[in-house]
Amino acid sequence: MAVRMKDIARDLGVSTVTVSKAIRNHSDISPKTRGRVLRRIKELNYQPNLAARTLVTGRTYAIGLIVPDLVHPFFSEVAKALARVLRERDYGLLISSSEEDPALERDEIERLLARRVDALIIASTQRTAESFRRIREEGVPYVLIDRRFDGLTAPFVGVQDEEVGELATQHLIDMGCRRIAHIRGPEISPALGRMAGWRRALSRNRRAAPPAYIVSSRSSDDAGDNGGRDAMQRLLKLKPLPDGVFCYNDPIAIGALRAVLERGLRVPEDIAIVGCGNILHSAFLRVPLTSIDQDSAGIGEKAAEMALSMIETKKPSAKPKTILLHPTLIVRDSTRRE
Amino acid sequence: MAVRMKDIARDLGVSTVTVSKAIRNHSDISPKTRGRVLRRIKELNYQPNLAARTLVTGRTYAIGLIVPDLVHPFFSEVAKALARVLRERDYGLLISSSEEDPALERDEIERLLARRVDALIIASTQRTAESFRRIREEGVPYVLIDRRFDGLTAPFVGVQDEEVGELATQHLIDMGCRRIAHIRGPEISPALGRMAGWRRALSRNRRAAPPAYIVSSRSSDDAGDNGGRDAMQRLLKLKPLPDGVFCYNDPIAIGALRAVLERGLRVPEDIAIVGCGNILHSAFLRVPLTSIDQDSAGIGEKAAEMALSMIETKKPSAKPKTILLHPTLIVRDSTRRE
DNA sequence: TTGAAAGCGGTACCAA
DNA sequence: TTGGTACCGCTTTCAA
Repeated sequence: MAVRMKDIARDLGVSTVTVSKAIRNHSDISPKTRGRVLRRIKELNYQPNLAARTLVTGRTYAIGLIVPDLVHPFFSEVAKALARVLRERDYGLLISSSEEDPALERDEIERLLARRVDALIIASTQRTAESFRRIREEGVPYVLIDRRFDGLTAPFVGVQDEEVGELATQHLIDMGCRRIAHIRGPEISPALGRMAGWRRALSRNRRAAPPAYIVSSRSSDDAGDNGGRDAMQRLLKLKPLPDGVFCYNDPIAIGALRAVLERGLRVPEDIAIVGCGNILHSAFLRVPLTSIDQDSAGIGEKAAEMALSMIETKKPSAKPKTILLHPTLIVRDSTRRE
Repeated sequence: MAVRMKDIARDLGVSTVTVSKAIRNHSDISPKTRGRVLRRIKELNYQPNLAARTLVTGRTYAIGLIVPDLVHPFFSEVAKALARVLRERDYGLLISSSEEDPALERDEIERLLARRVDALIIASTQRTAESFRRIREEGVPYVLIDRRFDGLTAPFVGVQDEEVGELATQHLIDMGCRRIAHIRGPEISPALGRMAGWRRALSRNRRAAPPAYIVSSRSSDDAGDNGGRDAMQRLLKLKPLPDGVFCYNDPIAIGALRAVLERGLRVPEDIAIVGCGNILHSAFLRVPLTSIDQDSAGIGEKAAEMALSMIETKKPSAKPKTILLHPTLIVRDSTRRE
């Protein structure tokens, strides 16, 4: 059916070993022989059989990616950047979506391990670090992205979460806000980090961070705008009213925005709002939203590079590296005061 | 390193052949033997080596997906649905993004063919049907989605494009619009179909479809809102002004919306607007946008099923099937007149 | 610099 | 119902 090494070897009157070495630039082969081999390969459009190679070398030249939700722009941007880097290095990318379900995520990990991927990259929805033990057991390199876990020293690529909160809060302060509230997210590392950053920016500026100024949004996913609206309505009952709000993410910020407008207040004049994620294009919104960009492409690139280097060096997790990228403030109308 | 069939066989005092057959539910094996084999497999958490199996059977149990842009919600929803179906059938999904670049797309096709995927699913950015010849040459089943080509009878899953245009236009007519314009997309099948639907709905209602009422948006991708704004500004120079506009997609519709509001006109009272794609949540927008839903999840599912059935039946493209799903109108404020 | 032989971990065929 | 044997296409080892 397809062309095999054997065919090339026969055509050229050499052995398959010679062909194999020529393909992989083995120093054994004379330039002349290599040239003949490569030419014939081109002519026949020969493609080595990966399965056969995998069987011998144990490497699949494929990396697995597991994300909570492929439709979320953050994760699809990560996936896109990842795919780009892997393409350059001739690796394949197997993607699966855990649908924010920890059990399904464990399933997918097993599946990808069964496929013998060379490395795994995971944006985990787990509550505990348990499932990563399995991966380590199999000796497969893995990189966590976006969310990390207490007590698990694993290779990680993400953004400086505290800096996110500081950047947003400092910006509100710079815009003249005096009472800055926070609508926080769930009990996962990015949410906790951002909240800590909010607190730090306030204390550095000798501002109060009263407990009443922190409210939780009951949902932070796609339906987060409802959660954000509820949360903002609770903030709107406080006296004195906050005049600036840092929201855990953009959907929540949108909900908050809606609540403020419904109450007859103005954004940003009465209350300024900052989101996070930078996922919503300004032209689409009633009030274009100031947000914090998390450099999702950068996260994808770094994660890919880290995974590849772990594969190459074969050093499992001697000293797990952590890469934290810096977030960027994107100023739009929701905070722009003269 | 990992457990092999040989280990199971030795433990149980049977041959590897027996184990192999037991795993695959071959009718040869006695229930008792099968039971013993399966139990031992559980105990050792044995996972068959896919590469070895692939080498013999020629099947990789992986399907390749190529999309123009993974970040576009339409394609990520397709990918998500695809992944779900394939997971149930124990297939892997290799994803790559062609970045809307025909040359890159051809590259990716070669890559995935070299990986010997069992089938390919492609939302193509090609101008011609040339590259599909290569796939057919390799005897690999493939399914096109979203965009198709004149003169190429290939398996296809998409939406009834004409129906999209008709649904949108009929809705505008039902809302009392009398002069309905269209902002069209590029020279690809969905854009042409939607335009044809617009024309058909008008003619069925004995309305005029003057050429001046069709304008092109210079971009239809993520930056489509600028293109939509430009196009709408051109429509706003016409006399009489249109009082309804069907836009090729949602980003264009958003741009059109902006142009109308900037001109001091009201939506939907002065001009009603319909988009397509249903990608923008209503709560985010200045005026929530009426749109046509394309059932992206359905497209993903059907494409997966079609690819799987082509793999199973081994019938290449005897009679290429075409599946056209029905679009759905989602009414929101941008057209809601009393 | 080249190649013969062994083997990676399974499956297919056919005989027992 | 079970299993011996050949073989899938490639890489590795070691001898020539």
